[in-house]
Amino acid sequence: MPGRRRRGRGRFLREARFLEPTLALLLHHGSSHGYTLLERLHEFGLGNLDTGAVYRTLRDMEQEGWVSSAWSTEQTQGPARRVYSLTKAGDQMLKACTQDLRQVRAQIDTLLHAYQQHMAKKGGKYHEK
Amino acid sequence: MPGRRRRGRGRFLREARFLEPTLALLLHHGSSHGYTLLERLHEFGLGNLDTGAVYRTLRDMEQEGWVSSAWSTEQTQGPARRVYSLTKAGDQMLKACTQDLRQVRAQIDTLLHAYQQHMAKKGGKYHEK
DNA sequence: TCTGTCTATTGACAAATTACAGTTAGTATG
DNA sequence: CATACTAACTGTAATTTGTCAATAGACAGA
Repeated sequence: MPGRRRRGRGRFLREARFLEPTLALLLHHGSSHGYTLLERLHEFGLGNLDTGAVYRTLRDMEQEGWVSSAWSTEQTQGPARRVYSLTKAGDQMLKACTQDLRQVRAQIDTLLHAYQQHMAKKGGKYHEK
Repeated sequence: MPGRRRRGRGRFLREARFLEPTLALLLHHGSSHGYTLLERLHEFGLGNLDTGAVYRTLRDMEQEGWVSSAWSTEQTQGPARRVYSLTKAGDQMLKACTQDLRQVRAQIDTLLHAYQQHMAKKGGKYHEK
């Protein structure tokens, strides 16, 4: 019986929705591989996300043609790295993403404004029952 | 095989994530029933969402104790209405939501700033390949 | 009365997503 | 060799979402 249960700890917008644009932005700066991208995501508030999810997203993005990848020839302190680069299509999708994000921000602002205005008028009271 | 497929029409944050706080805000103004709530959601940019989703969310919120409901005794121009009211817990969760939303907005800003700064410096070029 | 058209709410199911928990491997260190 | 860190990848149950359709009362007009 698929679930009507609770979502995770009060986050109302999923981090994953930021993942693709953020990865694209990081790759806009230069090619990189999953493991470092994973670390740099922290800079954008994308902490503690599942590593599996990130690698999967990267491959999804490759399927979309937004990034391309190749095994690195360099020596590493571990197993071989798969290096990702942004493609032209990825550059364009990033641009489109920023438009979307602007819209989302506007929507958040609308809601927040409405809340504050209402609070100011009613002094925090609400019509219970 | 559950999906690694593509998401819907370029929205990167689901409308549903705004649904709960928005409904709570509307109910903060006063008790109401699904059908009118559905209409008023347009004011917040939550257009064209499925009625099923809204009613479902309302019932979910009731399970959480954020709203309570009762069948209306009033005459309607149709079948009986289930009238929802915000509870104290709902009021608090709305407050918490606004905090979350502020954080999300900050995250969007971070991303957008980083993008613009990088664009200004590199003139829109990115490190392909 | 039959039909259509609003008003209202609910149900069911396919598809997408998440969270966890692995698995495989190379390199370095004590 | 045991341990730890780097690195990438896989499997899957439990959830969440998207979509469509079903049900049903009230009311107006032919």
